[in-house]
Amino acid sequence: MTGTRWLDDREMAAWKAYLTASHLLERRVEEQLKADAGLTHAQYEILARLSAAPGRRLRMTELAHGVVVSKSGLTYQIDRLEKRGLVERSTCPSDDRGVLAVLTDRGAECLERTAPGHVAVVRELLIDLLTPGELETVTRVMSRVETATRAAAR
Amino acid sequence: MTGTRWLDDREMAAWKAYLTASHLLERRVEEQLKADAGLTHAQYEILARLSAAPGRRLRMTELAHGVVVSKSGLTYQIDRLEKRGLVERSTCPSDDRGVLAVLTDRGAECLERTAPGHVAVVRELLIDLLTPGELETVTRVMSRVETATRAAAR
DNA sequence: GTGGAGTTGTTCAAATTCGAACTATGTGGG
DNA sequence: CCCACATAGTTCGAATTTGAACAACTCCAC
Repeated sequence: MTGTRWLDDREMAAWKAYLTASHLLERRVEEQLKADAGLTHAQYEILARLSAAPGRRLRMTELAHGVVVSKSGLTYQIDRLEKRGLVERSTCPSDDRGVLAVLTDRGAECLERTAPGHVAVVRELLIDLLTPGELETVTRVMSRVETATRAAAR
Repeated sequence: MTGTRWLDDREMAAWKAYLTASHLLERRVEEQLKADAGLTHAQYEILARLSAAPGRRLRMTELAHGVVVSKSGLTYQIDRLEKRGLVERSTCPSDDRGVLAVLTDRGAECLERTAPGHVAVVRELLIDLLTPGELETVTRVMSRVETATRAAAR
């Protein structure tokens, strides 16, 4: 409590640049997905994760963890996606409490249709701006942040 | 439309790590500010920007631009902060349409009280995890992202 | 000056998010 | 077997965010 270690100029510049850019990027991605496919970024991530999962299905909790959204937030989004026929709910064979979110064929098609535009934006506004070395640094740094944040959340 | 340049493994790893970590970090920052001061991260950023501005005041539009929030979003947050006495609205002398958001003494005190805990989290979950070189890379990269995103938003 | 185009900030409805409370189910110790 | 405790998802209310529509004002060209 004696003294706070404030951010020096370099640190402050890094934090500010990170904050501003991450918000702008998120806004732009959200905007593109909404315009092109009527999807939230969260919804897109859900479809993408399911698509990559074995059997195109994942437990709700696991999915929420992966997408980084609250349990109730995931329930809400799965409701939306189910109403649009992009996802189905299925009971979990090994645990009666559990629910499996399953990607439907329509969901897979929607993802296929939407992915190119999404990837283009991600490239244009992030990936293609980085040298291979910078890309590697970003991966390393952000993995460290993930670890630290998950540890702090216990 | 012929072919999409998909993300290769390295690129995908970078994007995934970035996405996950940035969401987790945002969540944690939000949580800390809410618990310690009853503030949103957006609200904290507003107070911080005003505090650093000459005369502790900024035009609404300028502030919205800096904090990366929509005009209506800023109106809402300034309403909240005004009700708590942390910010005041003042007419702009040079432009009758304009509104100046002004940090009050109470607002400054609130910021002073809140800043140490906030900085601690930012350090713990980001800044202190980076080497000086990584810090510099993050700043450089994210500045580039900001430029690209703002350019794309015209 | 005057008209039209652009800016500024607010209002409004809709969508999304979260945490807390709740229901139902699994699990381990006695 | 049974109870206490932990886990899985949902429901609910509150807060926040956005874009579109709107009213008021500035500014420039004529």
